[in-house]
Amino acid sequence: MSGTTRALRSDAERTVRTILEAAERVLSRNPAASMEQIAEAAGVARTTVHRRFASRDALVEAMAEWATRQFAAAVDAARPEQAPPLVALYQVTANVLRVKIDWGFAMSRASVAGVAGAEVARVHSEVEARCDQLFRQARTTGVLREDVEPEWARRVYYALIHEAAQSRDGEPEALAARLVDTMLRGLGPGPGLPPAPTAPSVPAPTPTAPPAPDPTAPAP
Amino acid sequence: MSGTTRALRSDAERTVRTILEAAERVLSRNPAASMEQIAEAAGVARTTVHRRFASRDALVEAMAEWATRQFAAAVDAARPEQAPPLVALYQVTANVLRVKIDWGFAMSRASVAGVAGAEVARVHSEVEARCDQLFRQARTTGVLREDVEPEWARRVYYALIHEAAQSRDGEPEALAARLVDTMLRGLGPGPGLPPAPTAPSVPAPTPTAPPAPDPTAPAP
DNA sequence: AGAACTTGCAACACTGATGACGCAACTTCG
DNA sequence: CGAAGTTGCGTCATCAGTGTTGCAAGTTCT
Repeated sequence: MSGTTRALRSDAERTVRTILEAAERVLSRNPAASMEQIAEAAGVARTTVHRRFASRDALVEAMAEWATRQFAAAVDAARPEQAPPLVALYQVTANVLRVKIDWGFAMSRASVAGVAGAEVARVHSEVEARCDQLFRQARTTGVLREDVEPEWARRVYYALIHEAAQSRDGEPEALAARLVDTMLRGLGPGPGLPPAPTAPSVPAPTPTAPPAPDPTAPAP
Repeated sequence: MSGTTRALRSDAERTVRTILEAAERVLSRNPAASMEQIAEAAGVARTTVHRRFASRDALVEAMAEWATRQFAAAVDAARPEQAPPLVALYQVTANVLRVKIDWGFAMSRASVAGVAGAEVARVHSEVEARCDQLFRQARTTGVLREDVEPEWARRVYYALIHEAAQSRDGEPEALAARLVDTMLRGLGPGPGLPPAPTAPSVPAPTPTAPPAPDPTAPAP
């Protein structure tokens, strides 16, 4: 890519960082925001943004790359393969939340196929693999049930992380605790009450979907 | 709004419907798609789209309204307040999934504050209220634990619905069953193994967040 | 069949966003 | 201090998407 560009001067570096942060702030509220708005939020002229990032896409790419690096670092720092699964799960969650709270937009862009650059995609799929690995180990350790598809487990995990990051009510550690607790124990009561039937003995859930309403009806 | 417009002719009505469906298909893949692309997907001239929908926003609004009507119908058809909470939960989930699978984009737009029209917003917050009511009842019935914040419970529920709709692997009933099961029991083992500690006895989860990487680094 | 309606096509106007320049003033760094 | 680098500002060029209009050809409905 931008292979051999001489290192930026310190002030320019600061500007780049400021722009990235502003872009995250603005785009997470309105993904269709203009460069102008981003520049304004960064306290910088619009032309400066264009000077640092060749195009809008380049900016988003840079955000994704920046966020991805933090993401990878967050996972690494938790050393998921060194600790027992349950602990690892908790640590990784807390660390990732810390990043995702501040870089939600950039990270979501990074995981959308086709938008991400090769490096970004690589890191994400690598983390995904480590996640699966962690889940497999959690399974053999008995932390995770054996009858759940890994695919679904990861989906649920990612979804909960997304939600927890959105909510922002509390410290990452607290959010992580609640998240892991919810994921493993669910929201139902522990042992003692009738567990939710997997295939509920309900009168074959009537395909209760009503006849399609009329799209042109003037709304009752 | 468009108060007194004479009913459309049958072919026009069909066109409107076709456009709405095409728009959902296209926009769910690429929210920034142009009217042109939507028209093409609908097998219709671009001008026709503009004839039926005054502006892009109007089109999205119409999609939201259309989806919202199906959404409300789906909830109603499940009669959540007539059945025992667990059954109701399952029924509602299955019905809503059926709609959300086909109208994911429109529904997500509908729940974004500010974008939705008054009627759409009203219906959604009404459904939200019924959801909370259902959860409250589930709580007193012992289907839901008492120590979870209702806010978090609803967030988790919505997030799981979103994921289940995304995955699309299976019939709505099967997805609903898995979803409800996951939400209530979690992914951890049932009674028998050490339940996940709410506050894990871990060496105070080191703020393992590493030093911020250099955004301008040429990527190792 | 005939009136009323709908659609495709082609053309046009308009707007907002994007991206590129050059220059003067300022900051960093050796 | 002085060279090199950086930023703000004004300016210009371009372009894609949006939204309109008029008309001929086709469809629906009575």
